[in-house]
Amino acid sequence: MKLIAPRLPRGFEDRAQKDIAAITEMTARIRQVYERYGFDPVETPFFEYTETLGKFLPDTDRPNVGVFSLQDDDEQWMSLRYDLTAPLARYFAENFDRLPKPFRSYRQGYVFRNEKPGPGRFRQFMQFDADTVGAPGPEADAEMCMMMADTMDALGLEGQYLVKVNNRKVLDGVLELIGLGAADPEKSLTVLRAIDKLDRLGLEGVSELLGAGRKDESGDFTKGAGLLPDAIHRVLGYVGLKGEGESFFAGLEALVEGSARGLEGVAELRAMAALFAAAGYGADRVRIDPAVVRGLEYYTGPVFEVELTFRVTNEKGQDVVFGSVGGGGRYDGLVSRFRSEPVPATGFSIGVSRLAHALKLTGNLESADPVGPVVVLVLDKDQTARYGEIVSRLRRAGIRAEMFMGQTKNFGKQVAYADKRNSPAVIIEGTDERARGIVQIKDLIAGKEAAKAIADNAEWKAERPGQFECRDDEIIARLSALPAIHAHLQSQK
RNA sequence: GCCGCCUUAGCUCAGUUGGUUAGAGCACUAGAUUGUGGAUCUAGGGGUCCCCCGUUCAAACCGGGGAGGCGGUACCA
Repeated sequence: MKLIAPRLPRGFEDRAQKDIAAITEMTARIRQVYERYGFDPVETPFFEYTETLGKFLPDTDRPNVGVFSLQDDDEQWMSLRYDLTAPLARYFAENFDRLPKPFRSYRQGYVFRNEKPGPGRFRQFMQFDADTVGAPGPEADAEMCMMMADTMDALGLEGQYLVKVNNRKVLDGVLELIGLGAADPEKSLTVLRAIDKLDRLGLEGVSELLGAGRKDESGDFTKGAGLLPDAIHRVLGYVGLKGEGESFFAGLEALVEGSARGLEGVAELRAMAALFAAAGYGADRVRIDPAVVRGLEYYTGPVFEVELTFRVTNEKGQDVVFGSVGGGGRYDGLVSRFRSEPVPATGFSIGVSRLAHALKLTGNLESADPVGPVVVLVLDKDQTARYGEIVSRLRRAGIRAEMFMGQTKNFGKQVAYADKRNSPAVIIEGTDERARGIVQIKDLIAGKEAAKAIADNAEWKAERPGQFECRDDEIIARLSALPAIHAHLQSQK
């Protein structure tokens, strides 16, 4: 029979105990922040009808290649969700009559994208979103930005991130003034993409992309937008605008003077900035940045993203381009696919998997090995009922415990198993002990410590470091007194 | 999609101008010790040298094609 190579599909990850513990811890902290802000949980399924996600290819009845899709038994196209926003829009529209408006909710879960994976980019990854549906004002947008900042703080990243805020209307205004926008959607997209790359390419790179095009280090040539020098100059002036306060906004206004939409965007940014300042969120945490574009489709007003300000290096020591770990914005049009009345909405998403990947690479996600169960050794195969009784007693007392169930009768192998599980202790009851009404408790942690002084194996065995005996009715009390078990019992309360 | 680097044991990697039976460290298994983890010592298992085609008396090594991995770039709801 031909064996099958066990292999993980690319872009997917297995998660073992430590990874799961880290993700659990991260999501608990995120959840705490969102709940403090007054958001409630909602969960939707992995699958939606493809039309719900709006991901059919234009002019065909096939779903977009970027989504994992299948047809169910009545030939309807279904897709794995590729974000948590489209499902929320469906949920809100479907339950419109009974939901409070504004509707403030959060959701956490895996999403799927059928794309080429990269560093920190997976085909299945976790997002943690919060959205406010039915609140039109900049207060809701500003709240999202501040909550993002608080979330990063809660994850222990104070001073190591920046929430950057912009407004699509301002971008639209700039495009309008160089004669693009609705007049030439294709070229407008190219310009927006170029702006989005300011971080990586700097002003010169962006300038090339706005003009003829750019050849990058890897030898790939990207065709530019073909703007005239005058227009390039104007866009660069906009993109390079920095600072804060009145002079900054006045500068922005001057740049979009003549575009009503642009000015509206600046006014919204002003309002948000005032809210940040009043709430005590300085430019070291939340900052207006004209180069923020975010995805190209559904955002209609404020957009924001959070990025890490420290360097990330992978296992091979290569510097890795990491990009943002979260983002969002206002999407007033998304619910209107389901309902005719206008429904304003704003929200953001934290890329939990991406963030976890970055933190893992930088060593910020390290945690101690979790403490394993107490292992009751099986010395006499005909006494498993007796050993099982001890295990049950430990479990009732809240102590993680198990009977050894492997194939070996070898005593040493059983202890080695417990050691590998990082068990705090094993319980030993052989014929002698049973006759005397006692058991041996071997404290593996203390034993490990004591063993450092012993080099000789014979001595090590004779010494039995960490081992003591106790009466059967003292087992719980003696085990509970061991530091590792004591700590675990405390944490359960 | 495009560009670069990479692919030999479970992992990290050596491998002489192309020359017999392809190696090391770690890990794993067993024994020294049939009732005691670690350390030490001894032994052992484990390989389609990524795949296919070609050159050659002879290919892990040379040539061509392909696949996979990593990174960059493009795209990204």
